[in-house]
Amino acid sequence: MDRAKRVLRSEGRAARISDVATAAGVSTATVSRALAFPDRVSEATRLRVLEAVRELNYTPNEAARALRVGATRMILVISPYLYSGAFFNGVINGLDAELASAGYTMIVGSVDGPIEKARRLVDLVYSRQLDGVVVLTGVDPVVEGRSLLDAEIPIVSICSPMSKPSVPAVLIDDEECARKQFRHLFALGHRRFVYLSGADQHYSEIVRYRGVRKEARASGLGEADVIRLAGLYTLESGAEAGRRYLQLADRPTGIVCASDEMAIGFIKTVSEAGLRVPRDLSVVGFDGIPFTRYYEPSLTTIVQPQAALGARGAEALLTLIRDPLALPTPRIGLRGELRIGGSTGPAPPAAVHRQRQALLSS
Amino acid sequence: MDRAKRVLRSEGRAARISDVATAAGVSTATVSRALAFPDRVSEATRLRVLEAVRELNYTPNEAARALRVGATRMILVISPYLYSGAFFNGVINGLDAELASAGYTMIVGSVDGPIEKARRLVDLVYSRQLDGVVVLTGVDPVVEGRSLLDAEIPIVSICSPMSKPSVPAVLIDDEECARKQFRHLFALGHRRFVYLSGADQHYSEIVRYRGVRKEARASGLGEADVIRLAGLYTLESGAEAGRRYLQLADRPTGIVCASDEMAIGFIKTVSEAGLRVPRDLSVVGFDGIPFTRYYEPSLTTIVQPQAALGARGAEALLTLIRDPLALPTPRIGLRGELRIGGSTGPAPPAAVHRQRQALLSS
DNA sequence: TTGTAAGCGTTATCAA
DNA sequence: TTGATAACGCTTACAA
Repeated sequence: MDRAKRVLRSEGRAARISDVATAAGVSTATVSRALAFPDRVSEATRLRVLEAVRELNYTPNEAARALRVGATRMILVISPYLYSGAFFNGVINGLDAELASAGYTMIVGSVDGPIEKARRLVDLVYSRQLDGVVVLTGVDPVVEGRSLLDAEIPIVSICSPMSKPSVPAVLIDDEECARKQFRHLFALGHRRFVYLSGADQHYSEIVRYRGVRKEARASGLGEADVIRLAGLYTLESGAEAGRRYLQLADRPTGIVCASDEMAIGFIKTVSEAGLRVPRDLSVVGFDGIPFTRYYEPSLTTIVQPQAALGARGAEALLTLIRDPLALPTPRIGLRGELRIGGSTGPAPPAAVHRQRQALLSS
Repeated sequence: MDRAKRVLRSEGRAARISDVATAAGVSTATVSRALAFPDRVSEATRLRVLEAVRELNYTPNEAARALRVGATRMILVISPYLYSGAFFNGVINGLDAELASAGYTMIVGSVDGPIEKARRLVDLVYSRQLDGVVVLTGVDPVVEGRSLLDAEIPIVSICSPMSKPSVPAVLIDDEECARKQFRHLFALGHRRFVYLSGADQHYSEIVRYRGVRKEARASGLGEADVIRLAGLYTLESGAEAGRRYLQLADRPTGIVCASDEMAIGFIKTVSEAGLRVPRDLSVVGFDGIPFTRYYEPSLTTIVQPQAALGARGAEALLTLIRDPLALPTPRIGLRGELRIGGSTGPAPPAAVHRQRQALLSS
C-alpha cells in the first residue's frame, strides 16, 4: 500500500479507483461498491478498501461519475441580478441550506449584462451538466431560440409562475400583501397614495399593483387617488422616485413600495428635502430585509418568508428530480405578513398638510 | 438529417457528437474540430457540421469533455458566510464579471454551518471538479486533515493572505485605512475612541486594530483612550455593541467600526437611546456598501474597491490556471478611500458632552 | 483536410 | 460476495 502511494506521488497524479483497488487487493468494482453500498460488501473487504482510500487520499472523479451516471448533483439558480438585493440573498440561503443537506451543489447565475452570460447558462443546461434549475422571479432566458423550458430538465420557479403552467411555482400571496400595505395606510387616515412600482411586466408587479387598485376602489377611492411612480426595486430607483414625488403639486401622504430598498431610497430623498417620516408622509416597504429593522425610522413592511421560499422551492425541485414523472403540486402558496415599524403613522390633517406643503415649496 | 432528428426525438435522448457526425456525413473527430478549431476544417465541412448542430440542437456533454480534458471551467469561491453582507456581494460580482468573460462558471460556497457543507466543498476540490479556487477573507476549511492548500489546485485569496505564502493574495491597505478612519475623527477633535472590531483572528481585524492603536499612539493618546468592543461585522453585532457602549460610564465620542453594517446597527441603538449622530458622537464605517449613501445620516466610511478586488483576484487566478508554473505576483495591493458622510462631525465640547451624558443617564 | 481509435475514471451488468 | 468488462461522450494523437 505504501508503494502505491509513493508511485502516485512520484507521478504527481491523483489516485484513481484502480489505485485503490490495487492497494486493497480487490477489483475496481468492489471499491466502487464499498463506497456506494457499504453493506453489499463483506466487512473485511470494506475495511481494507476504506483504509486504502484514506491512505491514498482518494476522492472519486466527479466528471467520470457524471458521465457514467448522467447526473451531476448540481443545481442552477437563475437570479435576476447577481448578488444584488438582500431579499434574494435570503431566498438563496434558504435554497442552499435545503439543497446542500440533500447533497447538491448550487450554482448561482444571473442573466443581466451581456448576452454571453445568458448563453453560458443556457449551454450549461443543455450540456446536461445540471440536474435541475431554479428560476427566481420568472426570468426565462431565451438564447438563439432555445429556452430553458424546452430543455427537458427539472425546473421550479420561485416568486413568479413560468409561462409553462406545468412548472411548479412557489409564490406568496402578492395581491393580498399589497392590499395589506394599502389597508394599513388607509386605516391610519391616508387618502391619497403613491404606488412605487417594481419592474414592468414582472408577475409580482402586476399582481401587487392590481391588489392596490382593487383595495383603493373597495375603499371608495378613485383612479386619481393612487399615483403610480415607476421603479426598479433598487435603492437608486427609490431615490429617483422621491425626486419625482417632490415635484408633485399636491403630494399624497401614503406611499406603498414594491421593495424595501426603494422605500429606503425614497425616504432618504424626501428627508433631505425637509419632509419628515412619518409626520408628513408614511412609507410601507415590501420584502422584510434585515436593514428594515435598523433604518431610521425602522420600516413598516411586508415580511416575506425568504428562507421558506427557498426551502420549499428546493423541496419541490428535489421531488421532481427524484421522480420526473410524478405530477408535482403546481402551486405552493406562502404568506407575507405586515410588520409595523416607525415609517408609518397617522395621516397629517389636511390643513396641516397643505400648509407644510406650501412652506416647503417656497 | 431529418431522419436523425426524428430518431432522437422518438428515443427521447439528447443528440451526441456521433449523431451530428452522421447527420453531417463526417467523423466525430471532424465535428469536434469544426466546433473547437473552425479554421482547421474546410469551409464546406464546417457549414455542414454547424447546420447539423443547429438542426439537432446539439450541445456537447460537459461531463465527457471534462473527463477527457481534465478541466471543467468551473471556479469555486469560498465565502465566509453565504450571501450575507453587501460587501462580499460587491466582490463576488467583480469576480463573476471577470470569470464569465473568460468563459468560466462560478460556484459560491460557504463553510458556515454544519461541517457537511465544508466537506462537500473540499470533496469538490479533491474530485478534480474545479479548475481553481478563490478564497475570501482567508477561510481555509480543513476537513479530516485535508486542506485546500494541499490540493494542488490553482488558488488565490482576496481580502486576506493565506497561511501558505505562495498563494497570491489581493489585499487593500487595511492598516492605512484604519489609520484614516482614526485620523478623520481625531482631526474633528475627538480624543476618546471606541474601536468596534471585526471577528477575532481575522487578518483584516488584526491589521486594522493595529493601525488604530498605532495612530492613537502617534497622536499622543494612551491605551485607555481606545476601548475595543468586540463585533462580528453584522448589523446585530453592531447593535449589541451599541448597548454595551451605552453602559460605559464615560462614553467616547469617536467610533471606528470594522464594517458598515456594524456602524449602522450601532447608530440605530444609540439613536433609540436618545443620542444624536453626529452631534453627540461620530461614527466611521468600513467597506462602502451601497446602503451607506442612503442611511440617515449617510455614513462616513472607507470605500473598498469591491469590484476591483474581485476582478484582480479573478485575473490572478486565470493567470495561474493558464500557467501553473509561472510564479505569480504574490501580493496585489489596492487601496481604500475615506468617503465623508453625515455620520461624523466636530467633537462636542467636553463640558457639553459631560452634561448631556449626565442627563441621559438619569 | 479528414478518419481511426485509444482512453479519460467511473458505474453497472452479468457471470462466476 | 466478488470480478471482468462494457459503456458513458468526448478529444486528440496519429495515420491516411
